[in-house]
Amino acid sequence: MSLLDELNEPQRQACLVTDGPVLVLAGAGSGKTRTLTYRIAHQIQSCGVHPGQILAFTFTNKAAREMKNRISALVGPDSRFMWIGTFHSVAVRILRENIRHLGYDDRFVVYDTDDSKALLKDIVRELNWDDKEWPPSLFQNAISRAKNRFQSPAQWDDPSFFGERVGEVYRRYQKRLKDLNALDFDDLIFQTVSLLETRQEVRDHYQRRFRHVLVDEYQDTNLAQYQMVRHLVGPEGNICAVGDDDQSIYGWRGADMRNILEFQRDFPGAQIVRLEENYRSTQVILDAANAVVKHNHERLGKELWTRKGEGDQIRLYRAPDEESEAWYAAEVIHEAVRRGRRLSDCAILYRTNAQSRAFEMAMARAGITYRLVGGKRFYERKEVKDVLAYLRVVFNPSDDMSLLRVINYPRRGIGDVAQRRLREFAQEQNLSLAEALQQADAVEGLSAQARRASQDMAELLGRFRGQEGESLADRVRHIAEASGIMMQLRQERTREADDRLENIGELISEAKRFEDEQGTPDLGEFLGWVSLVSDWDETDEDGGGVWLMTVHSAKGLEFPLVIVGGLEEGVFPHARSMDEGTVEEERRLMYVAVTRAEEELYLTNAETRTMLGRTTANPASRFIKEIPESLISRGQRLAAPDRATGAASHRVEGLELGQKVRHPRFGWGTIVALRGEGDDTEVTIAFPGGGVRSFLAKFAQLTREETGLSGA
DNA sequence: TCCACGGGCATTTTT
DNA sequence: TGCCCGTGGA
Repeated sequence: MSLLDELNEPQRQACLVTDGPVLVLAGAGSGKTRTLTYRIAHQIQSCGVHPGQILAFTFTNKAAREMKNRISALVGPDSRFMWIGTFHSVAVRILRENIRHLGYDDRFVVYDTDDSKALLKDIVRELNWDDKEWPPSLFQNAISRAKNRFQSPAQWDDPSFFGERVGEVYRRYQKRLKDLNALDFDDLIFQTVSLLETRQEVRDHYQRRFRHVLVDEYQDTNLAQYQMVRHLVGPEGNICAVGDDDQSIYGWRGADMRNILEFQRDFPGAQIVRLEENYRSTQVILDAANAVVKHNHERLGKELWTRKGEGDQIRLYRAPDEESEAWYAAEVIHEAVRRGRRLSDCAILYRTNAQSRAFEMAMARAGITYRLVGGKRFYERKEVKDVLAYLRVVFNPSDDMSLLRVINYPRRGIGDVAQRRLREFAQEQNLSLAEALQQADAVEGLSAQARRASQDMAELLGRFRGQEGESLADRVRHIAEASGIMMQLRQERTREADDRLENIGELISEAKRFEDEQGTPDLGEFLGWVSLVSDWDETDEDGGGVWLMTVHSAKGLEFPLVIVGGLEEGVFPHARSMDEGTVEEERRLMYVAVTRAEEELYLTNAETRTMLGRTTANPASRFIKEIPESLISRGQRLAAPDRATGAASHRVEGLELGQKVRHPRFGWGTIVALRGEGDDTEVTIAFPGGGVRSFLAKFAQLTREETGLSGA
């Protein structure tokens, strides 16, 4: 009858404690999101809480969207009054309304890591330091860490040689950001905290408004985020933090486990609820996970269990080298598919991205489609950033960095010298670069050509600015066209340029989608949204194929069959963690890896592995030894692949270069390379779509053109 | 303005 | 070993 009847006892408990602080320790697969959404729905439906009084933080947009959808399914359209978002998006929202108190203009733009690196580089050059010796990334890390600790340039106090220099750059960097009217990711949190700390009326306003604050993935919060939460939680102390100390794997980027470990101290009277019943995995898998993580000392402690039953033993396979390890994975998947699993049920997880190569090759050879998670993100692609840079300048004329990015892209005759003059002029006159362009006539030392080009550019920007009434998608399209970016790419006539054009098209569609969904053509809102969104959030479930990703990327996901590769000392746990004394975090990572599996778990490693050009022999990972023997069975190489598929070696005969063949999945293509003999023949095929793939011929089930028979 | 070469570097990633 | 970035030459 009641919503809460659908929950188990601890889950219900987590929903019923609605006054005062609660910490929900939600083990992997324990129905965390379900509990959170039901808690909110319950408060709205039965406790007289208005949706507008609810503020919920997540770490990713994906999580925010999911939570929103699930709650709106339970409580209906009123859910739109809730604030559910990432720390960063909530911060942007608060700052847009209040940032003037801090001396910024409310049309600020958000700089991503690349933008901020470019700015730092500019500063290092301005100081005439050698940027080999003083790489921008070094400052970027130091500054980010300072901001995460909530340390301003004024509070920076490190008298060491290195520290002094960081302090110098940090001061200049903040000054420049403010002049540019830009905030970097860390600033979003940092400035929000400053605002809430110094402006009591602002703090009171939000505290009165949000009577109930929820934080998901609490173990991943850093100090600045913790302070942001603290300031937003009102005197009633209605905070519900949900997290799992055993899944804290982002310590290296500032996440501070102390936030979760010391929750009861920070929020006196806090109740702790443990969700230990797991709805995902078999008991064998959970026993392994429990056994591993038990070796950690820094934890609150909990033990997962399930009603699902024992399940199969975990398979362990030690390969001679990483190629055989990958090949074993291909065999496992091949065999699983024969048993009826879909490729998308299977995931291969590894510690470092470098390990993906061997797996990719093996999948390609076995003709298994796969999708690689990670890599360059949509909004970080050059062409997308180029168009966005125009948009940013249009929105925020102070954004010199974005203007510098596009001032000569496409080329329009404002060379190095002219740029330098313009910048000097802007600095002397205390103008933005955009204003300097407009006043090019007054700039000394500009060639007639540069002068004209500058005025043209200023005029172009002015025209872009004058299109406020139009739809967002039209504005984006117009800017991409009129800037000459599209033209430039069209002229290149290469595959790559076509891809880039397509990406710009995608950006335009994205603008349209944004306008439709958000109901506003506001450029600032769009830019704010774009800078806080990654496209991994948008990954659609199309295509199918085995998942290849790092354990970090796999957090929050689940798969019926999981293969964890590279379980060797030095790889997983990573050598670096041993030096730095962070093996406990590696162990939590192992815990995350293991608990991704629903039914089948394979652990693999290699006796020797070639890394960074050196072949090393690594002993098996300590994490394997931490799993009780009784849960493990040694993996065997499965039947030789050719027998498994029934393909006979003579079928490979008759392949030749230039021949047209048909692949069951990729269609017709042309053989462009043949390597090896007999069972080992590897055939490389170019497909008209542009893809070039290699397969082991005996696996590939190729059909020849002339006969149409299953040959090859 | 583009390409080619070489040096340096090499966990994990979201916002 | 492979990739990315920056530089320098044509």
